[in-house]
Amino acid sequence: MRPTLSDVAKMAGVSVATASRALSNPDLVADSTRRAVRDAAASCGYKVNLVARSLRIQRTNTLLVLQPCIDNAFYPAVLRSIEETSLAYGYSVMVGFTDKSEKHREAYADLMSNGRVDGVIIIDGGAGVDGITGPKPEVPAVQVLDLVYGGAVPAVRVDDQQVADIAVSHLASLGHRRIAHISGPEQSIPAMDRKRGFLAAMAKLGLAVDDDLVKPGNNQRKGAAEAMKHFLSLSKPPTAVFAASDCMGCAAMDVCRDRGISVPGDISFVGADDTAEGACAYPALTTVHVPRSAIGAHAAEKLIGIIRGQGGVPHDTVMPVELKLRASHAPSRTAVAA
Amino acid sequence: MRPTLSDVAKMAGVSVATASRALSNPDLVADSTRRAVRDAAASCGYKVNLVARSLRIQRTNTLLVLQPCIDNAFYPAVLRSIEETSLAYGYSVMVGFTDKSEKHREAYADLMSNGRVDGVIIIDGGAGVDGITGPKPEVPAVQVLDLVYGGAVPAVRVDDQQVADIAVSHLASLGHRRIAHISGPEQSIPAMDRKRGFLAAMAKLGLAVDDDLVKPGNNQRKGAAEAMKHFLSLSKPPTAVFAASDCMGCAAMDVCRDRGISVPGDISFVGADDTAEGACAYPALTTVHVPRSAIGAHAAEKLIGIIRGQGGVPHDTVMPVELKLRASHAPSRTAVAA
DNA sequence: TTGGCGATTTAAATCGTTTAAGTTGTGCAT
DNA sequence: ATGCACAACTTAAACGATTTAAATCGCCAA
Repeated sequence: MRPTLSDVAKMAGVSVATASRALSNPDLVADSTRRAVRDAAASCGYKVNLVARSLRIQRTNTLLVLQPCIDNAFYPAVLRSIEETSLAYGYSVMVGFTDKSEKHREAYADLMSNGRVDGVIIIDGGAGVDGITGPKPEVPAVQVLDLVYGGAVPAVRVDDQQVADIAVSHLASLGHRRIAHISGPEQSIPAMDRKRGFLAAMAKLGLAVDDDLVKPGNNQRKGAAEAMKHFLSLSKPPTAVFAASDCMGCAAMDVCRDRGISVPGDISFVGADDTAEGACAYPALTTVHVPRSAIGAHAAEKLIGIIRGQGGVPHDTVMPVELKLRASHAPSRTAVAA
Repeated sequence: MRPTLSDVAKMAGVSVATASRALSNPDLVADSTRRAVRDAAASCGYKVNLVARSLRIQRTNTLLVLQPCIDNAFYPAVLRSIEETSLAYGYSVMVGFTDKSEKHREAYADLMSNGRVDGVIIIDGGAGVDGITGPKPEVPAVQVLDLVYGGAVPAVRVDDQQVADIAVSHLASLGHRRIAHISGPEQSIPAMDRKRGFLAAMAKLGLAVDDDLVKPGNNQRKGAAEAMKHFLSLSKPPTAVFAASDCMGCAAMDVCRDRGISVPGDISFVGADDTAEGACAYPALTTVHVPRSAIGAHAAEKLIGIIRGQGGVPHDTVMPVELKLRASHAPSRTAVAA
């Protein structure tokens, strides 16, 4: 059997209370005692039992991260930085992927409400997290990017309308007037914000948007390819496309390549999110960078701040996004001609 | 305060022991009692405290997954299927990324040895996991793919020499005789096995391999690009390349594209792992598929089997790999000429 | 000598479960 | 009647830590 605190205490000839203090609150015991206890602990290889400690102090120092999946290129960087930040603050992280089944969600609901985690970070793509937390979560929570709870739960996010605005403005500044949009899933709040932002930006710039220029790609290569094919079948195809994600942007560019349409010679592309595939694509996809690492770090810090009851934690954190220029955009030919 | 079992017991007019049984061991109590307890629990919103339970039963139903990172396209699918399988067996999963710092490793060593997790799955790219577990881990462990402990710890893996053999044999069957290899990191056991496998396969087929045809790419785009440039600078460049990972294969193909060299017209490529980028690349990269999901699932099942002390858990599980034909290979021109 | 103060240490309660062992009550065979 | 088996429940002891409140000790002043 692994040694317990009481074993250590016995070895050191003190009470468990003193042993406990010697190890975790050293200033409260005399020098000689502290040394004796530490020696005893070391010599028998004592390790504190974290479960017992958690039960007593009513904290687990564990966070739960709920996200739809990890396969999507967007999530890994967020998770990574959550993990890194959490660890720096002394928290470990559990992960739950929620897109698979109702059963998954219930299981994680249990973890949350049954005291196994101190807080939860919800990056859940709207996949019915209500079942998990209810609008008023039972543990401290922070929602990230996909604000399924509106303003009810503290959030870390970006301004998705701004994402679209940046993309459209950039294309417009290159002279493009006929700009299409491949949008994300209907249920996704960010996707719909980007769509709204696209429409607003176009309107602001006085550019026409007919229905044929906005097609859903559902955040998947296939959907995006179909949308792109639709655009290319138009009598007056767009000269530029804003895709709501890099994944869709790449798939759309591939359609052009297959048809011998030059990017950016014949048509320009701007994606969003700035995931790896865009950087490796040919041509490299110009995109609107979403700071995934910083978002993860902020989310973790915010959650921990809330757990620790620190004041001054902002309720809503909006992270900056920025245009990342690469090779998939060029001035509009019609603009050059004009 | 959240209600405890003792509250429920009081409400139902029974002892805590009976309340406990009514909820988690229903056959041991009378129908009427069971109903009373359940009603009481429901009416006050009782949720079992998992930490207390864990302390008592000396199990946490939590697994720890240690992997270098999550950014690398290889890992997400493995983690995902570990999570899915674990959940199906009633376990939740904690993740630890170990490539960042010594501090991370120590923190996870604590989790393991301090009773917070029941077992650990080590997918750690050789990044000095010894510090974490020691050759004899303190908790049940399974190592995956990167067998840092040799045969000392149960493993789920693929035959990496076979991976290389499949790739080389395929290229050779297309008539290629001058085949180059872009290898992974020196410290990576799978990478070195693939390199060994490459050399063995070439030897077996009676094909010459001079030093100029094996260059390290370090599993990164940049390194692979450099290796490829080296190959192309040779007086007699290879007609085919086996890259130890899809990532490197794609980067190498990109070098060819930049130089106007046709793939697979002028040169064929085979990658390994079968990650998303290879499928999206142009041309789509032929590769040796490594069943990441199945590996994750097996690893989780094996670990859980060990934890539960089930007999008949195989010590070493070798998962099958297979060639995935796509568009980056073609018959060798010299072969066609011959 | 007595009292009091500070610095250490200890005993015991607590966290919320599970479970081994013991109690009670009922029916049935003897 | 007595004893036994069995079901249903209760009591009480874990699990392994932290922490409150009380005890001890040494030391010094009055």
